[in-house]
Amino acid sequence: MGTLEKSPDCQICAFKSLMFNSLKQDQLSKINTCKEQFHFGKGELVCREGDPINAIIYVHAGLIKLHKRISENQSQIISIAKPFDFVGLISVFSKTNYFYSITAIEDSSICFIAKDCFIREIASNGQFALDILTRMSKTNDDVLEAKFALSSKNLRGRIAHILLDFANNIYKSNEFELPVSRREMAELIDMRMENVIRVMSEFRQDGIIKINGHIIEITNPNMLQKISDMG
Amino acid sequence: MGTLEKSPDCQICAFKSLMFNSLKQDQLSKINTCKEQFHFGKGELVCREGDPINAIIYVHAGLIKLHKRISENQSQIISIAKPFDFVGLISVFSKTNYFYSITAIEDSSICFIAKDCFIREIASNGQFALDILTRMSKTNDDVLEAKFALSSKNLRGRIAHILLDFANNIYKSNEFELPVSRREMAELIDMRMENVIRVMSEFRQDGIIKINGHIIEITNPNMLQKISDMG
DNA sequence: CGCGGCTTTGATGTTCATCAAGTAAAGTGG
DNA sequence: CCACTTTACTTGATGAACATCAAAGCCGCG
Repeated sequence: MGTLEKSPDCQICAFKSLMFNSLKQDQLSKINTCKEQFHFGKGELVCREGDPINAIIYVHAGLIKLHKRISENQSQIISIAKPFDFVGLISVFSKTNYFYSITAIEDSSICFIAKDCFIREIASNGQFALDILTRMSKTNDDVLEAKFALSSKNLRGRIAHILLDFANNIYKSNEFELPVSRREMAELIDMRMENVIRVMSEFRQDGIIKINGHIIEITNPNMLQKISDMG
Repeated sequence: MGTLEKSPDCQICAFKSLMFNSLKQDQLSKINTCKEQFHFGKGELVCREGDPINAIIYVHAGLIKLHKRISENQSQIISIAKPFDFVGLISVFSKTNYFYSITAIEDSSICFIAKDCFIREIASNGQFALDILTRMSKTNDDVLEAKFALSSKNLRGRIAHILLDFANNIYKSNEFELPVSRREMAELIDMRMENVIRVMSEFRQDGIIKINGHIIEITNPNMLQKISDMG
C-alpha cells in the first residue's frame, strides 16, 4: 500500500516552481494541508483499475507505469510517468474511477493531493486553472504523439523511438538502466517480447547500442534517431 | 476561406446549455461579441497546418476532419469533430500553431471564439474553467480510446469499430451516408484503402452491412459489435 | 539441486501492404 | 450531348513484416 513519508512543505519543495508558480503563499499552504506523500518500492501497486479517483497524483521522485489488463495473459502499458508529472489529471474531471492500474517501476515518492481541495483551488484561482489547462494540453499532445509513433513506425522504428525517449526525456543520458522488462517494453509499444529482443539484438550487432542485461548504452544516437524517423 | 454567416446570439443558441452553462448572462454576451460564425462547404479548408491558433473552434453544425500530411502521398486523419465539439482546445494552451489542417467533410457552420477573449473568461470564472477542464478531459479520453482501438484490433475489428462509431455517435442511426471516401476511411484507422474495401465487401457478403456507394446500412449491429470486440 | 521467471534464437504461419489491372462514376471541354 | 480525362472504387496475385510456436539457456531463490 505504500508507506506514508514525511513530506516536504509544498512551499519549500524544490519542484514547486514548475507546478504551482501561480499560487500565492496562502493558497499554497492550503494545498499543503490536503496532500500526503507516500513511498512505493519498485513493483508496488499504487492503485488498481476501478479504484475511485480521490486525489491527483504527483510524481515527486521515481518512475511509475499506467497499465491495463486487456486479456488473461496480456497487458498494455498506457504511459510512464516521471518526476514532475501529474497523473490522473487526464481523467479526474471526466471519470470517477481509474480505468488503469498504476505500479511503481522504480522506488518512488508519490504525492496525493485531495481532489476536492484541488478543484476548489482551480475554481478560485483563474491563473492556476490556466496552468492546469496548459499542463493537460501537453499531456494530450503526448498521447497524440504516442499514437502517431505507434501507427506510423515499424518495429525497428518503435524500438529506436522508445530507447531515445528513455535516454533523452527520462534519464538525460545515453547510458541508463531499463526500468522495464522486455515484456513490458513490448506492452509499451505494442509489440511481442520476442521481437523486442530480436530488434535490440540487431541494434547491438550493428554497433548502435550496447546491452548488458538491463543496462543500455546508446553508442550511435544519430543512427538511432535516423531509424526512428525512417521507420 | 468560408463565408461569414449571420450567427445566432450565444444566448439564444440552441446548444448553449451544453457549452456555456456556467456563464452568466453578462459573461455570455462578452463571449458573444468576440465570436464569428462561418459557413464552409464540403471539402473546403478551414485552416492549414502551421497556421497560428487565434481562436477556439466550435462546430455548430456539420462535420470536419483534422488531418496531417505525413509524406508526399500519405495523409493521416487525427479525428473527426461533430456538432458540439470544440476543436483546438487540445492544443491552444500548449501550442501557438496548428499541427494539423482542418477540412469540412460536410457543409458546416463553424464558430470562431477569439482566443484571448476565451482565456480571459476562464481566468475570471472558476466554474467555466472547470467546465473546460472536463471537456478537455473527455477529449483526451477519446484520444486514448482511439489509440487503444488501433493498437489492439485487427483490420476487421477496426472497420467494425469505426462503422459503429459513425452509426452510434455521429448519425445515431444504423443507416447513414459515409462522409468520407474509402481512402479517408483508411487514413482514419491506419489501413490501406484496398483493405478497407476488401473488409467492407466481406461484411456485405456476410450480410452484416449493405453498401450502396457511400450509403451504409448496418443490418446486423450485434455481429458488428462482436467483431469489433473480438478483433 | 531443481523450479520458475526472464531471456534468447530458430522455424513456421498469418496478416496485411504492395503491386498491378480493370471497372465504374464523375467532371470537362468541344 | 458526346468523347475524353480524371478520380474513386474494386479484385486478384505476390511478398514482406510480424505473430506465434517451440525449445533451450540463464539466473536467482528456496
